[in-house]
Amino acid sequence: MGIQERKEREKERRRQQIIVAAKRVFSEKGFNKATMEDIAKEAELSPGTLYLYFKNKEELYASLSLRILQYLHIRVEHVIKETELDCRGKLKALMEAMYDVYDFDPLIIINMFHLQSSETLKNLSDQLLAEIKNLSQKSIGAIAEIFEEGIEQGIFIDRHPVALADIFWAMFSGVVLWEASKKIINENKDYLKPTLETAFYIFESGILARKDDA
Amino acid sequence: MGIQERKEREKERRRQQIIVAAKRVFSEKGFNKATMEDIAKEAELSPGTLYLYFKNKEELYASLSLRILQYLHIRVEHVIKETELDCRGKLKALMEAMYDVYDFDPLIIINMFHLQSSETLKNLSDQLLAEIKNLSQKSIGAIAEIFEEGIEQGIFIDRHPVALADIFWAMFSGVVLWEASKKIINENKDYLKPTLETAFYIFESGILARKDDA
Amino acid sequence: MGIQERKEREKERRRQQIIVAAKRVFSEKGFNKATMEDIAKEAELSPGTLYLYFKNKEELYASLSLRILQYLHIRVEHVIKETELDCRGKLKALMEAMYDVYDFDPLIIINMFHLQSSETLKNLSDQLLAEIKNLSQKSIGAIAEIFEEGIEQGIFIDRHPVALADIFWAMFSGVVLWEASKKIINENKDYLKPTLETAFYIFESGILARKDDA
Amino acid sequence: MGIQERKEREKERRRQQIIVAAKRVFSEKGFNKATMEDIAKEAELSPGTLYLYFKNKEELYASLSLRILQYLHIRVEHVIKETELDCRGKLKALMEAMYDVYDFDPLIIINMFHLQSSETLKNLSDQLLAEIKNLSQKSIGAIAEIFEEGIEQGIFIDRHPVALADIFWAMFSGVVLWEASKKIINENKDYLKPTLETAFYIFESGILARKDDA
DNA sequence: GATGAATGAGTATTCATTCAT
DNA sequence: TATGAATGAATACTCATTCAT
Repeated sequence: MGIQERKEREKERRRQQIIVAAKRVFSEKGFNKATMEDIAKEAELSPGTLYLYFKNKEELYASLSLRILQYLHIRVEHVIKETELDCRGKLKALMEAMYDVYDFDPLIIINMFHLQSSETLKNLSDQLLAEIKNLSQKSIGAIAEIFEEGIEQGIFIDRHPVALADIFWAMFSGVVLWEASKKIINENKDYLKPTLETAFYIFESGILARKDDA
Repeated sequence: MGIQERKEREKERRRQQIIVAAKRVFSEKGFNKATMEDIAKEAELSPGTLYLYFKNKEELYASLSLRILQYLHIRVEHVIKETELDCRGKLKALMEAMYDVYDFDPLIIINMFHLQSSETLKNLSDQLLAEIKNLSQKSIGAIAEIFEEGIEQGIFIDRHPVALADIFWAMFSGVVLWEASKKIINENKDYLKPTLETAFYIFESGILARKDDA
Repeated sequence: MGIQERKEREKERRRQQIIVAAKRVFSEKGFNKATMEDIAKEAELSPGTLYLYFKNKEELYASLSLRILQYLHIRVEHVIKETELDCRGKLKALMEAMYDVYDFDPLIIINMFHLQSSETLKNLSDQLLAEIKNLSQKSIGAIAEIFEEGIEQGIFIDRHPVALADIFWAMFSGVVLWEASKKIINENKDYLKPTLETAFYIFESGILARKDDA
Repeated sequence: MGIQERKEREKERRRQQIIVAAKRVFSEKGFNKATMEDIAKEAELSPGTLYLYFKNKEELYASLSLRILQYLHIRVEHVIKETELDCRGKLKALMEAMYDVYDFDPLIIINMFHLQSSETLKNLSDQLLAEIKNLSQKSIGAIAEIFEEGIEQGIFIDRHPVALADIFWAMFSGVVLWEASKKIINENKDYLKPTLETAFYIFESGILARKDDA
C-alpha cells in the first residue's frame, strides 16, 4: 500500500516536472517552434519519457491550460466561501484571481486560446477533454452563484446568472488578452492592472440594479 | 500608364483571390493543418504562384487578419461620420459591426488571435506589421473619439478615452471569442447575439455618467 | 498532346529509376534495415521525391514484386502463344522463365514472400493490391490453359487444370525459395539449376497420364 | 543437484511460456508490428524478463522456428522407425506431419520464411544458428534415408537421395506457403488438404521407377 | 531472478519553399 | 508571369534494450 502510494506520488511529481519544463519552452517558443526534444532537455529527461506521461505534444500542451483552469477553479471556490464578502467584494476578488494568473505568465493566456481551436481539440484524449469541460463549467457555475446571490439581494440587475458569469469571464479574458497582445506588439509597459480595474469599475457599474432603471 | 495601372489592378485581384481561398482553408483546417498546396488548389493556382504574392505562409495568414481589420476600420470610420447618431447610438453601431465580422466567420476570430503569438509576429515583413499596427491604432483612435465626445457631453464617465476604447474593444472581442469557443467545444446553439447585447447593455450602463455617482 | 505524353513518359521513367534503386537497396539490406534515405541516395533523388511516386515504403516495396509478376506474366503469355511447342515443351519453357527471374536476383524471391504477410497487405493502396491480384490470377489462368490442353490431349492426368497450375507454381516457387535459403545460410554454391531440373522431371513424370494408371 | 535440476526445469518452463506468448503475438501482428511489450503482456511477464531468456527480439523469433523444426524432426524420426511402413507409406506419413504443423498455425509458415532473410540471420547467436542448421540437416538426412531405401528397393527412380529429400521438402513447403498466401489475399476457404494430397500424388508418381522409363 | 521506468537512437513522412522551364 | 516537380530540413513518435531497485 505504502509502495503503491509512493509510486503514485512519484509519478505525479514527474508529470509536474514535465509540465513545468513544457510551460517554459512553450512560453518562449510557442507551440509550433517548441520541439519535444527542447522540452525533454529542459526537463532533463529523454524524449521517450515524455510519452510515458503524455499521449502526444498536443495533450502535453493542453495539460498546461488544464493546470491554469485548476488554479482558477481553486481561487473561485475560495472566493465563494468567503462569507465576509458581499457580492461586489466577491466579484472584485475574482478579478484579482484572474489578474494573478495572467500576471504569473502573460503569454500563457495567448497560448491557452490556441487550445480552443478545433484542430487541437480533436487530438486530445476524452479524459482530458472531459476534465477541461468539467472544470470550465464548475468555475462558471461558481461565478454564477455570486451573481445569483447579488440578484436575489437586489444588488445586481435581474439577468440570467449564468449569462452574467459568462460575460464576466469573457470580458476580463478579453481585456487580459488584449493587453497581453499590445504588450507583445509594442513591447509596451504593462497597463494590465489599471486597465483591468477600470474594466471592473465599468462592469460593476453596469450590473448594479438602480432605481432609475425601473 | 493605363497598362501599368491595369497590371496593378490585376495583381490586386489575384491577391484577393488568394486571400479568399486562404480564408476558406484556414477556417476549415486551422493554421497548422492547412497546407500551401490546399490553398493553391482552392485558389486554382499553383503553389509557386502564392509566393509571387505573399512572402510566406505566415504573411499570407496575417493578411487575412489585416483584411478584417480593414473591414472593421471602414465600419468604424463610417460610424464616426454618422452625425445623426449620438454617442450611445454610435457605440451600438460599433457593436453591430463587430458582430457582423464574427457572424461572417466565427472561426476567423480564433485564428486571428493566433496571429498575436510572438512566434508568428517575427516572420512578418516590416511593412505588413506596420500596416497592422497602424490600422489597429486608427480604429482604436476612432473609437476613442466617440468616448471623447461622450465624455465632453457629460454622457459618459470621465475616464481616459483611449483606455475606454481599449476596454470596449477587448471586452467585446472577449465575448465573441468565448462564445465561439463554447460553440466549438459543446457544439451548442449560437448565443452570440443575445450575449453580445447583454454585454453591451452592461458596458453601456457602466460608462454612463450619473448624478448619483457624484 | 505531345507534351502531355512526354510528361507521362518522364514520370514513368522516374518511377522505374526509383524502383531500380529500391531493388538494389532492399536486396542488400532487407525491408527493415533499408531506409528511405538510402533509397533516395541510390536513386540520386531527395527523400521527398520518393513520396511523389509511391505512397509509402511498403507500397514502394510491393511495387518491386509487382514488377516481377509483370515480367513473369509476359513470359507466361509468350509461352502460351508458342504454337510449335506441345504441352510438355511449354511446361519446360515456363520453368525456364521462373528460373530466369530468380537467377536475376535470388534475394528478391525471399523478399517477395514478405509481401504476403498480412501486416504488409493492409498498407497497400487498393489499386496496387488489385493489380497484384489480377496479375497473379491471369498468370495462373494462363498456366492452367497449358494443363487443360494437355489433359484434353490425354497427355496429362485428368485433374482440375487450375489445381495443377497452382501446384506447379507453388512447387517451383518452393524449390527456388528453399535453394535460395540454403545458399544464404550455408553460403553454398548454387545448385538451383540442377535441382529445378530434377524437380521438373519429377513433376512432369507425375502428371503424365499412363496406361498402367488406368 | 536436485535444486540445480529443478531450477533448470523451471527456467525451461519460462522459456516455453514466453515462446507460446510470442507465437500468439507474432502470428497475429507479424514480426515488425509485434512489440516486445505485447509479448511480455501476453506472457504475463515484464519486458525486462524476456531478455533474461532471449538475447533479443530476433532470437526470440527464431526460437519459434526452431520449435517447429524440433517438432518436425521428432515426427520425421518417428516415421523413419515405423518398420511396418514401406517407403511410399513413409512419404505419405511425412506429408501428414507437414500438414499437421501448418494446420496448427497457417501463419507461422509465412513468418518462418521471414527468418531466412539475411538481415535476420546476422543477429542470431551462433548457438541458435548452429541448432537450426543441425536440425534442418538431420531432418533432411532422415528424409533422404527414406528415398535411399526406396531407390535401393527399385521403387524410386535412381537420383541422389539428398536431392530428392530437398525437393520433397521444398515442394511441399511451397504448396503450403502458396495456399496460405491465397487464403490471406482472397480470404478463401482452405484448400490446403486436397491440394497437398494432389501434390503428393503427383510427386509420388513422378519418383516411382517404372519399366517404361527404361 | 524479476521488474518496469527510463532511455535515446533511429526514421518515415511532411510540407514550406525554390527554380528551371 | 505562372508552373509544379523537386527539394531537404525538420521532428514527432516508437520501441528494443538496459539497469537500478
